[in-house]
Amino acid sequence: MEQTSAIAALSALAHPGRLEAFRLLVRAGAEGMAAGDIARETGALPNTLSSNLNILGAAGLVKSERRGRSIVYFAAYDRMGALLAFLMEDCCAGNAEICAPAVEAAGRAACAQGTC
Amino acid sequence: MEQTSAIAALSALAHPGRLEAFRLLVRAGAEGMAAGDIARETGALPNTLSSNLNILGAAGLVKSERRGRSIVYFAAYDRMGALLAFLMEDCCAGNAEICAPAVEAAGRAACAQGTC
DNA sequence: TCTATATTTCAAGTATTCCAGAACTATCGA
DNA sequence: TCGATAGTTCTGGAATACTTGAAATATAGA
Repeated sequence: MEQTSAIAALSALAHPGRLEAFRLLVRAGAEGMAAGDIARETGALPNTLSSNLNILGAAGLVKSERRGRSIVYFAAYDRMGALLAFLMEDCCAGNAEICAPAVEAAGRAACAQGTC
Repeated sequence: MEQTSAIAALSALAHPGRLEAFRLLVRAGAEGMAAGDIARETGALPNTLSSNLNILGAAGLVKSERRGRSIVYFAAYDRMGALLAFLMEDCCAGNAEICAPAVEAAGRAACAQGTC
């Protein structure tokens, strides 16, 4: 991932409503979540949410698919993984101590879901 | 790390000049880097850089210390580690596949510096 | 076809960010 | 003390982001 994409992803996530929506989508997993459900869950107005989902989409962090009347959104795992990798490569390059807590967190998360 | 601090850190990094400055500081390690050197290296005007370093500082990502006429800046490893941990915990919670590339990147970085 | 539902797009106003110039502060050395 | 060096703070204007109301689009079902 190049700097430009990383910055787009970082600034997409640097917003309370968008970060919350993205988190919901990550937790929703492969089933995704309809725009309306996200709006209900986060308390955002539908048009505000729509524009924020658009920004997340432009940054490559979410994908979407129409299903009947709803449009279902999904977190783009590959892109989020790439962003994290960018930050780790970039920032851990000289200093393993930055990575350590992150790797531990990843380990804990893996344990929480039983894959460790 | 709570959402508010994470968002401050994310938006501090979501800027080409600031991301570049922060990278320099991470690579500079414990010796840090004087503001003027950062400005020279990145081509930023001193006042612009100063305000950007201020933003990074407010987000907790850099610290500083006067040394003679210079002010030397350091990357705050603990904070960057906490940010990465926040993103990993948050986003890997349901999905190990997001973490995998990041952990690999951490591994590669560790190898690159000979600590693996 | 008509109506209701789900969501997006458009437009406009406010707020915030970003940058560059100018002025200010702190430190060092002569 | 004076001048030079290193950075910061202040200021204003341009650009960008954010939110909301209103209108438009797409789909499903009667």
